[in-house]
Amino acid sequence: MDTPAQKKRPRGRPRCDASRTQILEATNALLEEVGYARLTMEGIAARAGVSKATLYRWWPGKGAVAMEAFMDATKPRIDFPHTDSAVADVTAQMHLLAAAYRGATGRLVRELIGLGQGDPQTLAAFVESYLLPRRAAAKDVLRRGIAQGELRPDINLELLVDALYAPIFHRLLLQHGPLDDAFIRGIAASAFAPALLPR
Amino acid sequence: MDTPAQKKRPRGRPRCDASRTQILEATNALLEEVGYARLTMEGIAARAGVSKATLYRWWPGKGAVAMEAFMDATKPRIDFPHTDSAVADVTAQMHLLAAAYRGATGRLVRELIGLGQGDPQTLAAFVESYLLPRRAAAKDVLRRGIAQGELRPDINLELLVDALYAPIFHRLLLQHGPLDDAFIRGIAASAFAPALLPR
Amino acid sequence: MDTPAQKKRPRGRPRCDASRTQILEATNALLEEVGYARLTMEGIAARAGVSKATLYRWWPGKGAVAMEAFMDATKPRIDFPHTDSAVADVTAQMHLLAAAYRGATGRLVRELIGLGQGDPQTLAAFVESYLLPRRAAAKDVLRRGIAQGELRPDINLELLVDALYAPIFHRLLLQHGPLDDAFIRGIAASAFAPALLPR
Amino acid sequence: MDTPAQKKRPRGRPRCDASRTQILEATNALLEEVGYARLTMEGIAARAGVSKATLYRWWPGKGAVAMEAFMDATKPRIDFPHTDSAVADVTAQMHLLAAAYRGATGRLVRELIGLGQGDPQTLAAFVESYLLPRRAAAKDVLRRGIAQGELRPDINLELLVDALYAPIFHRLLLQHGPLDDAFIRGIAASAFAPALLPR
DNA sequence: AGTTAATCGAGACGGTACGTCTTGTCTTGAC
DNA sequence: GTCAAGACAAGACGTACCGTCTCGATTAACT
Repeated sequence: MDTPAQKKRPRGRPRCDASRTQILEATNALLEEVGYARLTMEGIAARAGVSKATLYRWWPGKGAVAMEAFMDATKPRIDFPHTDSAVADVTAQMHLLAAAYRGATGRLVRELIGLGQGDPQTLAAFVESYLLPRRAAAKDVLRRGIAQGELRPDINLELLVDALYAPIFHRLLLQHGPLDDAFIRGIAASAFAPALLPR
Repeated sequence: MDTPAQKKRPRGRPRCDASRTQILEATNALLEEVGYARLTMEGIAARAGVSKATLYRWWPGKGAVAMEAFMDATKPRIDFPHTDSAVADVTAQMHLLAAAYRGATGRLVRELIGLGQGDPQTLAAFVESYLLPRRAAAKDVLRRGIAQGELRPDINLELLVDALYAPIFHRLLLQHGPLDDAFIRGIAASAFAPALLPR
Repeated sequence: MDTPAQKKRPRGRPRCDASRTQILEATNALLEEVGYARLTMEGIAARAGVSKATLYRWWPGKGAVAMEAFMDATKPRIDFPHTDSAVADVTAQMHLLAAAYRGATGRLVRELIGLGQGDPQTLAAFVESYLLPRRAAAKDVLRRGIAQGELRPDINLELLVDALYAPIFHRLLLQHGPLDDAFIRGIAASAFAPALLPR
Repeated sequence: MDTPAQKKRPRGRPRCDASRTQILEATNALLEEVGYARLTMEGIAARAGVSKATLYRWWPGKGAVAMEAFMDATKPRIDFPHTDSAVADVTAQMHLLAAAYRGATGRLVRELIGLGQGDPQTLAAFVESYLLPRRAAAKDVLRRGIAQGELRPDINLELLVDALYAPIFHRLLLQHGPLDDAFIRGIAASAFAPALLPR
């Protein structure tokens, strides 16, 4: 029995996978070193030992390369702890997130979101590949909390996730206050307050 | 006897005020037309009938011009209604803000914040001149609510303002959901819930 | 019994002769349309439905392809009339040549010679395949003139051919004057003058 | 009394004349070293310490720069000897010209004419600035020959100049024979033959 | 009234990156 | 062994802005 959806190899020379890897690695290195604002396509090409034509063949501009490079480097880590309290799990993850956002990751996320404000496709890519999977994971944990009788069953999950994470992004992007543990504790407490069931 | 701190008019030709006005108007027009990303200093100079040297004499770069132009156009409007319920007043203003952010103002705010992610001075200017005055006004209204016995006196005002406004900025910047009235009602309800006193 | 020196058919797929024809036709069409300057190997390949590798397998560069295409299209026509006056025959052919050089052929010849100025192989190919055969044909006619007692037997043929044809190329390439019939009559008269025998 | 046609200085920063000089010098040096075919605008800019924008502000392309540089370097030399025989003077200059064309000047002239075959403006510039002045000088000498009774007064000067110089350009450009003294003697003799008056 | 100095417009300049284009090589599977 | 398809490195192309600069012209307060 044949594989029904067998891969139809296209005609010409196949895409050189080493190039892709080298480009994304070079981009990540440069993002680390100089940030997005001073990232250039020429710099990426030179660092990766790749011609500019190859860059432009596969990505429309530096926004797209940066986004894919960031996604490539950030892919595997959506890590919620798993104890018997969903509220504690989400709160712990919020602390981890804030810690990450205080460092190099924070600068990158800020710059990518900033970049997205002038480039709808980049923003869409960021939301699709980064934000929504994390929100989905959070909602899964919260649904567990509902099933366990920890949270009210009639809460609006979407709204609760916004209430929990929006303040973190707000402070990350506006820098009008610290992203410290006290702040996280405060927003977790006030966001969870109307959703908690007495036990 | 002379006034000791009298304004010492400098020697040469005074700054041409018409230029400033024309520059800010041209910048606002261009921001409306092409957005921040495609705004250029050369474009502003040409549109305002002004030389680039004049631009660079008074502003360090296009970020600063854009920010000042935006501030100039947005200056007068911080308008909280004033009824006998502070909660109702803040909620009403949130609806107004969301409405503004669904239009041209929203695009500008998005782009300016985006721009700020790669340019600390611009971000600081935005926070100082735009965000903080609005937060202060909101806190004033909320303090009135405390004084009137509508809100608990032990709430953390800073945190409450974040809880109220962060979700609006979050959806404005990430575009992962609508900024509609239902959303505003939801976040107002959940953010105010733990702060309300029974009457 | 086998033929001892039989043609050893090479192992693989034989050269596709259709390709060669299509390539030369495509090249001629493009030369007609856009001229040599804007002729590209990619354009030829696309038009001929042929891969670039095939082009580079058989020709070293676009100069060579263009030259061969031109030769292919121009091959058969070296046509001197044949009357009983060699002088009249050569003069008539000069008029025909000038007429051709006033049209599309002239543009091609100009561009090919121009191209040859930066590419010795191309120039050599042009001289070998185009110029020398025509000069040889002219010299044959002139030798007939000598044999018939129309021209002096001690003339330097090489020099006479130069005197007859160089002014045509000169005006073709420098465009400092018209290539019209009066001009041809003039140079024929002055070039033949010292070579004619009184009859 | 004022100068009626006083020079109206244009408004902005005046053109930097050092740039022009450096560009032309760099171009001449590069033409000497690598020839026209491998001359690049980027190379000129780098060598002259000038930005590419400046190059493109004043010249439309590398052809124009090369032409102007060549003219700048070749400007002053139109040198006909002046004896009491116009024929001898022209012949002597033809020998000098052939000598120059056997060297570096010849390569440049070949490449510039070649370049002109695909670029009408460049060719026009060459003809106007190089060819025509030299032809005019030759015609002046020939007119002297007529006035002195050395040449027939009814000759067509334009045609005679073509007959004298076309073969030189022909051999320069087609390289089908040597540009040596014997050749020059031959064409001078045959071109002057029908124009000489018996003394 | 003449001097002085800051400001203005215009626009040339060195610099940098852009995104496109062409060249000539290479790789793969089909024939 | 040759073909079509097409990815690849290299590098020049011409354009667009950047931020700086050099002019002459303008405009007031201070001589």
